[in-house]
Amino acid sequence: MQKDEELLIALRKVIRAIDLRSKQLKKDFGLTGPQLLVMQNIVKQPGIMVRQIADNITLSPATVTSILDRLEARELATRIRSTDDKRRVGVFLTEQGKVLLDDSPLPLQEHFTNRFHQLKEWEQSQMIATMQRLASMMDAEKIDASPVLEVGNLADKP
Amino acid sequence: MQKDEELLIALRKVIRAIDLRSKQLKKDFGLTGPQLLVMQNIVKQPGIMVRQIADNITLSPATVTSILDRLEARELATRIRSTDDKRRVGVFLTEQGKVLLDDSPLPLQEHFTNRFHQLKEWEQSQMIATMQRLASMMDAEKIDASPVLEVGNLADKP
DNA sequence: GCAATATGAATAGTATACAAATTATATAAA
DNA sequence: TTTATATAATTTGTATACTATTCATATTGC
Repeated sequence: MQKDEELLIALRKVIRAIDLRSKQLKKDFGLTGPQLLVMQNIVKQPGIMVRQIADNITLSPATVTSILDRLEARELATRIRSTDDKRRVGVFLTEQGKVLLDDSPLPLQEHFTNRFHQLKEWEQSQMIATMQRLASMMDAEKIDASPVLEVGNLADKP
Repeated sequence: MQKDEELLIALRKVIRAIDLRSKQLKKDFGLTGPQLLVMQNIVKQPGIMVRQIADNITLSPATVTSILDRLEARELATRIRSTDDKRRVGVFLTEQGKVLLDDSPLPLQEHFTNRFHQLKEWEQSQMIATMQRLASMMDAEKIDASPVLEVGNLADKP
């Protein structure tokens, strides 16, 4: 098997594990992983804007909007439009939301975090560094948005 | 910031990059990443069963079913129920499907694969090993399904 | 042989997640 | 001032992705 295929498979497993964890959270506790992340962001900075949340957890604003819809429907969060600049929407937790968040588990499986913390300091750092490197390698396409010559381009020139 | 938080954020970036790549694939080429993976699996083993595809790419059979629905609707793949055991469904590519797959790009951004291949051999291996380790650390919950004593348990004993 | 169980795939229902388009508002430019 | 552009959030439409359930078919036990 090719190396990049191996990498892709390992990545898919990790993604799946995170997703399964999210489903389990929902079952045991009533909030999915992304919902939990959003709420944690709100509590850290009450009145935070939608865009800011999206940036913080690497999601699009559209996705955050739909997550907030659900949180608001369950009265765990509220949206208050700014009177100063009416485009802006500040997000807050309700009392209920704060209570629920108080005994919230970790977004990642506790087993995992335990294991992770059992690793030696340098191993943890190295794991993070590898992930960050991977992320930046994958992200790079957006920065150097392929100013690559197509095969035909040269021939087209006079 | 805590280390596991850092890790989670890096992970989310990678997940997002993969998802964005999938969307771009769809736009440029007409197939999403998962659809491409499914088709690659079919061409490698014509008549493959749904379950097998799901296992190969780490998805649930339900998800593969819905991907196949789309591929079949576009006449890129066909399902043929086995006459021997009528529960089984074999999956094949149509001629159209084969043609399309022939000039299919890589599931991961070519930029990324180029960069990846530019890494030294040991760096590639090390990156894969780290991902696999992460995957197994996350997956572990399923195996050793928390036979952990709760705080209360000991006190409960006579 | 026939009931109980197991297996393979499909269906129903929910939640992410995105791009593209839309709405509303604010700021800059003419 | 009015037009153009930019920004913030939402809406629309599509595609994953899961669990739980259901349907059809096989296999096993009695």
